[in-house]
Parts: sequence; structure tokens; C-alpha cells
Amino acid sequence: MTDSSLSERSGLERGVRDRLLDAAERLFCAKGFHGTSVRDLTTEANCNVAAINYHFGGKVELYSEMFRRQIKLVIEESMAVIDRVMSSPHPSIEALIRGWVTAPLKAVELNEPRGLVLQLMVREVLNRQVDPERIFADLKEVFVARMSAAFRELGEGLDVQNSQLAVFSVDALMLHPLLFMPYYRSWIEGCDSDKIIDHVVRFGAAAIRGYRGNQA
Amino acid sequence: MTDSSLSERSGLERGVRDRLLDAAERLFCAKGFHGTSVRDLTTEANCNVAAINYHFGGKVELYSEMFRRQIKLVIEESMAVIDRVMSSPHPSIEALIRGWVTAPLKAVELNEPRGLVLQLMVREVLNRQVDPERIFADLKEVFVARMSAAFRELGEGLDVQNSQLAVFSVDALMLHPLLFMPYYRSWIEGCDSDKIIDHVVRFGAAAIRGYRGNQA
DNA sequence: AACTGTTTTAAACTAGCGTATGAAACGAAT
DNA sequence: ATTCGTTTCATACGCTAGTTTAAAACAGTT
Repeated sequence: MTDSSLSERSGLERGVRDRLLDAAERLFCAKGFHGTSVRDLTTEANCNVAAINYHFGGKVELYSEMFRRQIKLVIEESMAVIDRVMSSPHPSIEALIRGWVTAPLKAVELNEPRGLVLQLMVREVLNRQVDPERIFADLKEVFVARMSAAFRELGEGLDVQNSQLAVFSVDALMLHPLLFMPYYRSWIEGCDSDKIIDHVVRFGAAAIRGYRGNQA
Repeated sequence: MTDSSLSERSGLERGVRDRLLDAAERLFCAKGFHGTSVRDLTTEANCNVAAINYHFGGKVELYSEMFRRQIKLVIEESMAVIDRVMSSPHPSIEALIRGWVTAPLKAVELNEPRGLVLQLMVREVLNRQVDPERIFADLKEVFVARMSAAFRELGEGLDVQNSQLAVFSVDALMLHPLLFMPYYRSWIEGCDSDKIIDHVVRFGAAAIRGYRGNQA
């Protein structure tokens, strides 16, 4: 049996299964699904080609397994930020948005995995190698619900639908530079990640504040 | 010689070259670059496998050729919208944003090529099959410059950098539902494309209006 | 030491890809 | 009618992909 619990051992010497997941994380994020071959993966993990099929059943199964592991981390981190900001002495829309977008945008500027995974998430939704519903189920139930509730607390006058749309829109404001950072930097003079973060915070907060007044 | 001018003929009976470009438009948008094989393309265009290499030199060249043709259309259409709104009796930020985002979002809801190409553009930037600089050169020079100037005219108090960032952000507000429309519809109750368009207009306009006051 | 179930290995397999080739068909000009 | 450049065709090539196989290595149990 290919029981995953068998692979959780000391930590010093990781098993083939875990080494493959690590390799998948690095290579898929860097070169995408089609750009990464099973031979790339197995040489990176120092194991035989057959190991992928033995442990996971195939290339796509390894892919979605790695994906689930990463999404879980991203969601937990985001939830922690919401809790921290909302339980601070003076929570504000600005602080909430800043807490949300800073880590990913900084990460993508430094080519750290945290940012690359988010890029890959978008790429994945567009390329449809994996059923997205299975992967994003938690995102909807947990994150959108929690964040839109926070928006309703801070920006008075938002109803449920408006606040959910606002969450999507702030996500848009973050994802856009996350995907197109190089264009921001080369097309807009004197534009670095700090400038972008400040802009997103101001732009998003202004939108939420002014949203109510602009009915119809 | 593979002269492209030869292929511009009556229009009733299109040549192989044009049929291939049409097939490329349909198939690449639907299934992506890797998901579409040269055999898919040539059977869709009713021609021999070798035709792609003969007329374009290879699969990627056909891909970027189709891409250029589409981008040109998108840019021309967007510029026309700017001109129309800005020369109307009472131009407003709302009208400008609405003119910009309505066509693409409506198109993607109806699965029309206009919207699918925009999705493909994003996918392309992320997958890097083609040098993006070559494709997006016009976008920068023409569109961003023109739209940010319009923003400066309408939303007083914006400097050059702010207005450029605002253009990127409104682009973000449009691209996000364009990419994730299914999630909007299923996660947010009672959400259709009209609701989304209204939201983007209100959200974006409120952001630009309130932007100035929120300095630092 | 022999048995047992699991994991790893080298090698082969099948399928599909993009591309290349050389001959045949075509069309206009002489 | 012949020539000549262009286009189309059937077919084959070389390669790499993901997967499978069957034997060997391993670890734990009796």
C-alpha cells in the first residue's frame, strides 16, 4: 500500500515521496506543468523514474498533491493575518489590506516560493490540468467568508454581496502586480514593490470607503 | 517566397494561410498552446501537416502571428472607446471605466473570441512560449499612455505615476473577473456579468476619486 | 534462515509530438 | 507545350514524453 503516513519519519532523512514533493514544488513553480518532465523531477529528487508512478500514480497526481499542500499553507497564513489585524487595538482597512498583500508581493519580487506558488495557482486555473474546484474549495469556505466579514466590520454600509465583491477586487489589485511585476517596473518610472504596495493599500481603501456613496 | 500579401484575396475562398490563422485562433484560445497539436490545427484548417512549417516556419511562429493579429484588434477597439468617451459632452471616470470593461466582460460570459483572447494573453505571459515584449510593445506605447492621460484629465490631482498605477489597477479590476468569472458566479450569490460591471465601475471610480485624499 | 510484503531499480514500451523530405500538382509566362 | 517558381501532399524521421514491467534489494517477522 502506498500509505502516506509511512513517509512521515524523523525529518533528517526524508523519504522518496517527500523528496519528490519538494522537487515538484521547485520545478513546477519555475517551469510550469508542461515544462517539467518526470525525468526532471526524478533526477532532482535523486530517485528512479518509476517512483512517481509508484508513489502517486502519475505526473498529474503528484502535481495536485503538491498543490494541495501549498494552498493549505497560503490559506493558513492569510487567516493569521486577518486575526492579527482584527484583534489589534485600532484595526483599519488600510492595515488589513497591507497585511494581506505585503508578503506575496515582496515574495514575488525576491523570487521566493511563496510568490511563485500564487503565480502558479493562476496559471493552473487557466490551463486546467487539475480540477480547480477540488483545490479551491477551502479558499471559498474559509478565506473569502472571513475576509468579507472583516470588510463589513470596518467599512460600514457594505452588504454581503458588496463585501464579497470587494474581497475579489482587492485580490485583483494584488494579483495583477503579482503576475505582471516586470511590466510595472519597466513601464512605470521609479516603480518598485514598496511603491506598488502603498498604491494598492491607498487605492483599495479609497475604493471601499467611497463605494457606498456612489450608489447606482 | 512566403509573402503574406499574397494571401489577401477575394475573401470568399480563403487561402491555406488564412484558414490556418483562423484555426489557430479557435483552437489555441480553447485549449492553449501545448494542448493544441499541429495535427489538430491542420485538420481544422483542412490542409496538410506540412503547411504550418511551409507558411510560418513552425508552430510557435503561427502562434505569435495569430497573437499579433488579435492584439492589434483589441488595442484599436480600446482606443476608439477612449476617444468616444473623452469627446462626449460630459466625460466622466465612470463612463470611461464602463466603456473599457464592458465589452471584454460581456464577451467572456458569452464565450466569444474577444474575451477568450484576453484570457489567452494572460496565460501567455505566464507560460512564456513567446517573447512578451514583442507582443505588448504597442500596448505600452499607445494604450497605457492614452488611458493614463485621460485619468489625469478627469481625476484631478493625479500625477503621472499615480495615473499609470491607476490604469494598471483598473486593468486588474477587469482582468480578475475576466479570468475567474465562474468563481464570481458560483461563490457570490446572485452575481452576473452586469452586477460585476457595475461593481467594477463603482469600485474603480471611488478609488480614483478618493485616492488623492488618502496621501501616505 | 526462510518467508513476506514493500520499495527501488534498469530497461523497455507505446504514443504522440514537431519537423523534414522529395515527389506530385498547380498556374502563370514564355 | 514547356518551363519555372510556388504550393500541396503522403509519408517518414527523430525525439521525448509518461508509463509499465519484471527482477532485484530491502526490512521486518517468525
